[in-house]
Formats: sequence, structure tokens, C-alpha cells
Amino acid sequence: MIHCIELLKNEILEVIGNIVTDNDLEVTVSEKDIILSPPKIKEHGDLSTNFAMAFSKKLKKNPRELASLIVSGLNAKGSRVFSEVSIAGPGFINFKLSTEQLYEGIQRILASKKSWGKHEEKPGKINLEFVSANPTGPMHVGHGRGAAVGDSVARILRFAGYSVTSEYYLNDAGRQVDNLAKSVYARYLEILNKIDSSVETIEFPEDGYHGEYVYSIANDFFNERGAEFSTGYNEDVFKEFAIESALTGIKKTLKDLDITFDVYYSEKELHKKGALESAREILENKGFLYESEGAVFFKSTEFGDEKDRVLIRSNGEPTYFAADIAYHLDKFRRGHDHLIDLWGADHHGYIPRMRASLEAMGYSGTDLEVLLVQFVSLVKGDEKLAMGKRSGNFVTLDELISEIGSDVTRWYFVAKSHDVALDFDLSQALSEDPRENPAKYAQYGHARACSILAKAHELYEKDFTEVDSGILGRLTLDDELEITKSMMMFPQVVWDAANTRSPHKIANFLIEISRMFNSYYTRYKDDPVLPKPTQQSMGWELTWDNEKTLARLAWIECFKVVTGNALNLLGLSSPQYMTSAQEV
RNA sequence: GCGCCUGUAGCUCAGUAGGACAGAGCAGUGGCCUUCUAAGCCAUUGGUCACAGGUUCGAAUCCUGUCAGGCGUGCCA
Repeated sequence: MIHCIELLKNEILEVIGNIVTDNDLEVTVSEKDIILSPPKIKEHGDLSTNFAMAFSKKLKKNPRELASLIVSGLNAKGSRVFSEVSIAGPGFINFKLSTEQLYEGIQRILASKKSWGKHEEKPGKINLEFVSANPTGPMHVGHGRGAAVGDSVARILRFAGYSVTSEYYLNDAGRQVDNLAKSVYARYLEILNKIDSSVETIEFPEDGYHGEYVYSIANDFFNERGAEFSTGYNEDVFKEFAIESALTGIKKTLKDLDITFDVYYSEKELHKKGALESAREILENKGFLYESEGAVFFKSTEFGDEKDRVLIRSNGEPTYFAADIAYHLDKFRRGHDHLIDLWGADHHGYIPRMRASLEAMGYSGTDLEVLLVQFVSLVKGDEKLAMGKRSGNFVTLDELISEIGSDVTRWYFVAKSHDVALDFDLSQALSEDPRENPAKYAQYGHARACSILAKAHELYEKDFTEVDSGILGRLTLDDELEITKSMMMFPQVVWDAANTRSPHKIANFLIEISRMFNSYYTRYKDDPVLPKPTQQSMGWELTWDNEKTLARLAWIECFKVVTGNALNLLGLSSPQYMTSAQEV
């Protein structure tokens, strides 16, 4: 469709140029001034522009008059892009694409295949940080949403031509992991005590982690190291073991969701290499630091923050914020020019100070973009399933995935705008009747297309993607042409989803186009793509309309390409076949 | 108190660089299976786009105020 829009814009520009010179106007109209987009309502055509309304004052004509000048100019010239042009309402100009454009579109899709919808590479490097869950236990459902959204955004941005480094910030330093290590130690002593009652247990740490998984880490530790630490705590040993163990679990969960990161960035390493000191030095030299009550403060109020923030506590320990400044500085130093962070919505108060620190160091506040991922509430009927790692009472992401599967999990996380609090109703995702399950529906269009193509290959020994344009002229049904237009829109959908960081736009597209396809399939049962088994009597191929079938098969190949690409952007699998409920 | 997000059909949500009668899924109602998978399709019910003003030829979309919900407002991360 981008292609058609470009062609049409040029035609319109030429006509407008003539109008301008004919009327001695001092106006320059450029390509950017013409907005061509598909109208909401199908009856209004395939592409529409409000140009006549927007430029009526500048061109000193009332909108309808201007529109009619443009239309008559276009008609006089003749066009290969549209077959009909009309004026409607207050001055919209509506175009109906010529079928030749649609057939060319099909050819382009077949030629592009997996690259259909992919945009040219752009300069610049984006760093996309997401999940970054503390390695203190299994991921919970909220992390899952961040993971699914982040990974899909990464895929979509790459498809839109951006260079993206996906990154997980590993908080393996600081208090949370200390708490975890102590918690594991406490459980470890409990285990030892059961075996040998002379081993004294300790009081469970106040801020400790109460989850069952802590026992399991402690148990693993005991199996590996025995009773070696029954009388003395070694923080480093327990911390390393606990982090390793938690991280292994997190990586396993991410793998189940088909999510991989380019970089796991360790906070501990950041400290080791002196990044905090380096960042502090910059701020110090620029005069943005001061001491008060024994602590070092950053003057974030100079950059619009509510209050100044502590970087070094009065006990000499750096804050999490101090490390985060160093980390973000490091991202720039590694050559990224735009940073995107996905944070839980509860961290939104953190944005002003983070931006302030970057501005203080000489970067632009807009170089850091924060996507806030709103909360997920798990609901199952009337039952509300609570979350919260420290209370120990939560549904893990692993449990969710094992109940409904990775594809359905990702779908629900990604099908809604990340900016909206999500009520994840398990009763729908778990529904025995898959017709209620939009995730399955989104995949089913693709599976159905594959299924038809598989059957077709039994009947025809041909590559359906090699079709000549004459045969495509056999696609004449309204549904076929409408679906073709949607498939041609896919690159724009990708572009829009990328620039608004909105995977759900891909999800909506997928549902929409799948519905059109399923509708087509059912509506034309009496005019099937392939001969039914009862129609395949000896010599059927001599009387069958093979050209129409081949045209449709090429078109179905397109559908498979488009839906496959869309599913892939969401991180869902593209099944070739799905087991029918009747077959189970 | 202040700040951020949200308020669209019974439910869950699309729809914001302003545009042509406000959309989908689920739920409801009525139809369609000797199937190229009924995991589907067709028809139909249902909304003063929280409320009140304002800007505009035109507002769910922009501005102001009000109300309601969520979150935040640590020398926690």
C-alpha cells in the first residue's frame, strides 16, 4: 500500500501544481502535505485525503470546489493507480484502487515472503531494557507482561529497520540479593536442624523471602555443600549460589516464552569496573553534587525533579539510583543513541530523576524513553489471585505458562496496550471451548491456510508462489480483494506499531485479517478453492477451473506469509496444523 | 496535598500528529455442520465515548475544571 500511496501522491501533486500555476498562487505544496489513508468506512473507498479541506484557505477555494478541480485534473490525466475517484462529504477525495494494483501487491508479497512488511535499515542504535527482574526468585505474572511486551517491541522495531540491543539489567548487587542469601541461609539451617538437632537455627530475616522456592534453593545448596556452613554464614558463597539458582530459573522461563536477550548486564560488574565513580565524577565536575547530613545528594531539582536525590548514603553505600545513573551512562558509552526502558508502572515516579541525571551529564532527556507497563491482575471467575514475591503467595509465570501454554500467555500480555491495567481472566484463556480463545483464533487463520496449501500440493505439483499476473486476474471476489488490501497494509501496520511501541496493533491486525479469511472460507463453501473429495472423480482436473484455483492458492500463500510474519512479531508460533476439538 | 496512568456496549478492550453515521471479542438472541478442520460463518440486540465548559467548519481524540479508580510521592529496589 505504501507503494500505491507514493504513486498516487505524485499524481495528485502534479495536478495541484497545475492548479497553483493556473491561479497564480504563491503556495508550495509538498509530498508531506498530502495525507492519504484508508478511510474507516469501506464504502468511502480504499484511500482518502482531506487535502482539499486542509488547504482550502491557502489555495483560496472552498473545499468542495478545490476537490472538484483536483478530481477533474486527475480524471483528465488518467491513472493506473485508481479506478474511481469521487468527492464526498465536506471535501474528502476518495479513491478506489485499480485491481492491477492489488495483483501487483500480491506479486510483491510473494517476492518478499518473510521480509514482507520489513522496512529499510535505519541509522542509530537503540538499547531496549526490559524485565530486569531481581534474581531473587521465580518470575511472577507482572514480569511476564514486561517480558512479552519488551520482546515483541524489540522484534517489531527490528522489523521496522531499527538496530536494537535487547538487554536485561541484572541486579546482582544490593540489598535484595543480600536478603535472598540470608533467607536461603536461614532455610539451610532449618534443613540441617531437622537432621541434626544440635544445629541452631536463626530467626528468619525480617525482609526475607518467604516463598517455598527458598527451601528448594537451600536444599540444592545442602546437597552440593553438605553441612559445611552449619556454624557460620558466608555471605558471598550463599549469595552467589542463590543468584545463580534464581537466574537459572528466570532464564528457563524466558526460554519457554521464546525470549532471548542480547545482553545480560551485571550490576556487580558495573560496580567492579568503577562505573559509579566515573559517573559521580562527571556530576561532581559539573557542580551538581553536594553533601548534606553525611550523604551525597544530586541536584535533580535543577532538572525538574521534585527533590534532590541521594547518591551516597551517610553510611557510605551508594544507592540503587547511583548505580542506575552509571548504568544508563554506560549504555550511551556503548554506542547507543536512544534508550528505551520498560518499567513497571509503580516506578513512574523514578522517571524525572533518571532523566535529570542524563541531562546533567549532557544528554537530552528525550534520549531516554520509558514505557510503563501497567499491572496485571489475575482473575479466575470471582477469585482474585494475589501476587507479591515477599509474601510468598503468588502465581508464578511458570505456573501460568504450564496451564495455558506459551503462545496464549504471550498473546494476552501483548494484545492490549501496555498502558492499560490488565485483567487477565484465566477462565477465558483456559476455556475448553477454543472458540472463546482469541489467541488460538489468531493462529488458526495461518493453520487453515497451511492446511489448504498442504492439500493443494497433493493435487498439483507446483510452486504456488510462482504465478503469472494474468492468472491473478481470476481473483475477483470482493472478499479476496478486500483481504488483499489488508495484506498490502501490513507494512504500515508494522510501521505504526513500531513508532508507537504498540504490539497490540499487530494483534488487532491479526485478528481482523483472520476473521476476514475465516469468513471468506465459510461463505464460499460452495465455491471452494480446491475440489472436494467428492468432486475428485477420475479426470476431474480436465473440467475443473484450475486457473482460478491456482490464483487463489497464490493468494493463500500471501495470507500465510502475512499472518506468519505477524505472529512472529508477537513471539507466537505459526502452526501448520491445529488439532480440531472434534478430533480430540 | 502534589505527580503519573486510566474512565468508550453487560464484561474485557480497540480507536489521539481532530475528520465523514463510534468498533471488535466475549456474553445475549435467531440461524447454518454428508466438514478444502464448525477451533468456523451469517444475522441481530446493546453505547448521552465519566460529567461540565472551551477551541474548531468538524472533538472519544486538543485545553480547563469536576468526579471516580489505580499507582507513586524512601539515605528501598
